[in-house]
Amino acid sequence: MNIGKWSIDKYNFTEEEIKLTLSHFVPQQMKANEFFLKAGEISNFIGYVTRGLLRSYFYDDQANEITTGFFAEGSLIVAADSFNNRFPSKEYIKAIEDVEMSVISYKDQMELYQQIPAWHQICKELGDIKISEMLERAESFQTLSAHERYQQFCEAYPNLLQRVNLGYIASFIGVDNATLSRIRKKK
Amino acid sequence: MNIGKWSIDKYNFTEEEIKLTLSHFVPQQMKANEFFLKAGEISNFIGYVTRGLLRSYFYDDQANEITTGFFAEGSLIVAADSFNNRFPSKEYIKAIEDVEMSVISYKDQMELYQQIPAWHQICKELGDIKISEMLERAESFQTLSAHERYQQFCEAYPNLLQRVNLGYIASFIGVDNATLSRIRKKK
DNA sequence: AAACGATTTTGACTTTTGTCAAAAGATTGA
DNA sequence: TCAATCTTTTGACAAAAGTCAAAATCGTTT
Repeated sequence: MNIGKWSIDKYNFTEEEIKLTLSHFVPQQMKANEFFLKAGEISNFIGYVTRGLLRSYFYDDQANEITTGFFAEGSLIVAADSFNNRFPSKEYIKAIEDVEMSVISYKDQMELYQQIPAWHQICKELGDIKISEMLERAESFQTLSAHERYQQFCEAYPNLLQRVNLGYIASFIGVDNATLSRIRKKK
Repeated sequence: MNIGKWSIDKYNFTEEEIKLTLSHFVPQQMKANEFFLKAGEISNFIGYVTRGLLRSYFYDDQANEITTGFFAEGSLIVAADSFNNRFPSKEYIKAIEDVEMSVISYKDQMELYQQIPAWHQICKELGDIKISEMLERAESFQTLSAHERYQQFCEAYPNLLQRVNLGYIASFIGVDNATLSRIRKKK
């Protein structure tokens, strides 16, 4: 997931660099149910969420909706695969709640490589974080039962429990709706 | 996994840069069963495999050995988490067969950022590949049955089937040994 | 408040996967 | 070569998770 591991403070930005960076992020709002990205599009924006909640998902071969991530306050919204590799996204990213965020375009972001020396380092760090997150996620599927994955989810994102449909959580942790319901009943 | 998606040709290296890069990679051999990395150590090397095969694994809470990756000819050996974030590895990386490879140290690699402009780009690309791989891996756990994950493994890495213990494959795709045996029997 | 739609729970049942232990097979090294 | 060890298969059973359909619940809108 994508919550809170990123903070601008970690980088030794100069005042100059901070200004320049922020000048490329433009504030933007979305209403609930609007799309940040649709399948088929090449992802052209990174967003930094300051209020609200979004969800990423795709459809598998049997047309099941599979949730792949949640983006709450403090998260970066990125469809990494499409954004990095410049091919059409398989994923949708859609606002669950009204959202306030700052966005930067792919093109503007590319220009920062020239303008801000630290930009390389920031992007490297962001990539590293994503890698760690995905390693952990794969490991949880590899070694934990459905019940344990649910517990882990609750511990990691207690606030999301109240904010999203259980069905989204079910597919996110890779279990059937009905199974999640039963898992929750047994304490 | 870590096979074949990386090739030096993709980058617009100058002759100069290639020489400089390669001068930092030093050839090295390992015998089967030697360790490239042990749990508890901070990963200090990236290896590029030219012959042989290695495996990464860790021990879960019940002391089961969990295989997390294979590194055959053409792969980069990296313990991404430990190498990038400079903390002790949870994983072991061990040669399954005698190995020939070229390695570069963390320190030398850091210096390339200064010496070779394209190094940033290369590392970014490597990171992006790792992210895509892990996204795909998480997705396969999320949406496929054990049987399907095994089929996918066979298609993706047919050559590994003959070269590694089935037990390693079983834990890599997240199923019990006995279950994999049964999966294999049903065609 | 009633009604509609979406979400969640539940029941009855099936399928998949895990567990444990023993047997069979393969590999290795003395 | 033969024993010792490791790996894989198998059987009998148990537990986990999926399926399908119906009921219950919740939220919204009228």
